[in-house]
Amino acid sequence: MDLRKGPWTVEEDLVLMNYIGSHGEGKWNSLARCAGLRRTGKSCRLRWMNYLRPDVRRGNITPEEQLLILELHSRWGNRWSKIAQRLPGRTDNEIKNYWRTRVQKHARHLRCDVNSKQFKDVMRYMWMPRLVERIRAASGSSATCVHQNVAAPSTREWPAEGSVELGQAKTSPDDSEMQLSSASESDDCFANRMQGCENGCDDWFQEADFTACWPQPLPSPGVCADDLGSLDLDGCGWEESLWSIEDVRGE
DNA sequence: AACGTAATCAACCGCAGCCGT
DNA sequence: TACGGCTGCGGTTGATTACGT
Repeated sequence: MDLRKGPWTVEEDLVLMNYIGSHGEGKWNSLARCAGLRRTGKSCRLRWMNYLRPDVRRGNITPEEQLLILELHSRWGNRWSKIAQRLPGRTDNEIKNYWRTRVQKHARHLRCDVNSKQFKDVMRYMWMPRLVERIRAASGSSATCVHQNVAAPSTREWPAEGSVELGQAKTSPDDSEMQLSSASESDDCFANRMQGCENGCDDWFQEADFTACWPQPLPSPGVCADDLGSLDLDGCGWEESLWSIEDVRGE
């Protein structure tokens, strides 16, 4: 049987949904055969998981979700499926796409490797506090619990096995994770730093936001790591509390 | 309006791990 | 133990859409 590739048609979607509705998911190869779909089992699974599943959330990634993605990626790296488990309704594919299109784009603009410590610091000490402010502004003080776990850390904690949840950003020690701790004076510093970076745009990730806040001229391509090593956030006291992923990761 | 470029996202591919035989 | 099939994951591609000139 010749297998179909490419975009799914409405008819194929209906066949797949109806079949799973009456037989359940799993055993994707036989499912594809029995349902009469000229698709591979992998293709059926992907279509279901990323698009047809009833609990798939569609629409823009919210600031809360953005915050969580940044946070979880800082711990787990490109473990998309694992990250997706913490964002109900979001798929690993969606998160992966988000990361590649939004986050990596800005790393490129900063001429910085997305995995470099410098870039992670920018995320943690600039973007994430800014996101927290946005969340807080949108929901009054209800984002405090998120805020407390994203602000520049002054202590490290290792809570009991748990998980990061939206609105309750606990972390767990599995995977040699770190704990982001309570808000500190560094956060105020960032709040100040972020002043003047407002552009009124919904997209917190607007390039102007952080390039304007970048404390030094951007380095030339190819010299990212070394040059950014001299990054100076002038007098915020952030260096004392600088949290290093490498410090606490056993990975 | 037409064209080129950038951004987005659905889907495919290769690989690794698991499990049954 | 070796093998094969299945599943899930992460990386990549390509089509479509949005945007700028």
